[in-house]
Amino acid sequence: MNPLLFDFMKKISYRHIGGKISLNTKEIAAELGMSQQSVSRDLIILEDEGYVVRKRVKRGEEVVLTDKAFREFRNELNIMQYILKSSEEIEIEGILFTGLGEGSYYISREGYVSRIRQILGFVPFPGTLNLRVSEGYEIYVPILNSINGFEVQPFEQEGRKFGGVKILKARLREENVGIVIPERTHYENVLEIISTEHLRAKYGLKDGDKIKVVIPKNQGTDNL
Amino acid sequence: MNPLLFDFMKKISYRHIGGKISLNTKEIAAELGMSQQSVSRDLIILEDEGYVVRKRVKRGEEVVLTDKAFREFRNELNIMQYILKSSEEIEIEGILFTGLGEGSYYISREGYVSRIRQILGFVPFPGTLNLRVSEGYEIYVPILNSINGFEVQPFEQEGRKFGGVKILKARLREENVGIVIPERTHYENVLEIISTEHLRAKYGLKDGDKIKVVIPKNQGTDNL
DNA sequence: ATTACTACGTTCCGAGTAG
DNA sequence: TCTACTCGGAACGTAGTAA
Repeated sequence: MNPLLFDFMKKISYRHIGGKISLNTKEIAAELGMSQQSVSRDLIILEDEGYVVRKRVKRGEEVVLTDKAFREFRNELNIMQYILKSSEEIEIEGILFTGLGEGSYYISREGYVSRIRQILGFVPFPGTLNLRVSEGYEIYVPILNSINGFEVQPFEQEGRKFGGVKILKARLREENVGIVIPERTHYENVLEIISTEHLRAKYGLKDGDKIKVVIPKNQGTDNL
Repeated sequence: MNPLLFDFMKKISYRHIGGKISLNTKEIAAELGMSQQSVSRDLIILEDEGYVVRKRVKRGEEVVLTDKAFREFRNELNIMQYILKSSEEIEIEGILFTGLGEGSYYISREGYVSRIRQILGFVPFPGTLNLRVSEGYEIYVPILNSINGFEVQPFEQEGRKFGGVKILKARLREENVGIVIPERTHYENVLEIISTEHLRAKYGLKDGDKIKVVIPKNQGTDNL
């Protein structure tokens, strides 16, 4: 957003009544803490760029902020809200797809089940939801690795070795779910989600559906 | 707010995980669309001003945005929200006080009563609420004059002349009220509020109480 | 490999003043 | 009176390069 406009809206727009601000450049300058000359120049630029419409009147002028100006201002506001929100949680969108079905085998191993129950407070449904991260959200995936989640130690069972994973608490629709992050994976824009119920059935989900998961950056501690 | 910080937060802070951003100046520069040198200089400045804390690591550095940075960012956001809101309505705070009691006489004159009923849809309680505008809100009062409210024409009754006034629709707590603006007043940081009930009784208001009124800038039309 | 100083071109700001 | 042009100085941005 044009910084001129930004300043102008922040410092002047409260005077915007019935669509107009009635002021002269000297007064505006005083309120903005800049010179009359700069205000004059900036108004010309803002007018050129379609952010204000001006009309000369007796002792000054009327300045009208255009819809474009308000639209961009609101957009800027939305971006800032998103940033503040994303300083606390990450939202990732993905497309549901069917994997190789390995998830359901692994997740049923006792070593995982008991630990997941300890972390998430529920026995995982024997099957995972695979999400292929949508375009534009890939940048958030590596960030998941940096979040302090809950470690599941490697273990052996039935003569097989099962690798360590990290579990992140997350929300999907109204469900508390977990995201399984394999230790030292070459991350591939796929999220594997565990839940206590069969979410495909509960929500009527099918391959190709767009799903969003929200992951708090502060995952709490592992001392329950 | 420091524009450097602003840009930095808007473009980089999504990487802020577990309190840290791990990047080198070249990468930051690429994301911000500026040179490595400028990023370096800006980080030094942001550090000096207490907005970031830096720690050199192997292949770059970790940048921590401080609470101060988030606080100012959030503050900026609040200001912007307020501006957007105040482009639609004005909120004025004032202190309740007891006037000379004239209001109750004037407002009971038939010429006013019928017109107020037409405008606000209720018969005014015979008495007004006087609000002395709080410090910091004075700037909004002259603006009220510019709002297209509802005119009450001057009239004569019982051999006396009653001047024209302008009525603005407003809200006070959950009540629809009116604000009486005398024609060509030398405005004095006092708002006179009319309502359908005795608000002092209904809300237990007493002199010295802080009250807020909200006045929409778009008052609608007078054709009901 | 990464940060940051120097030096210099460009942009921005505002006093003077014209219109 | 008010807006806006000119122009000199300050601030900003970055290539080159040192640390």
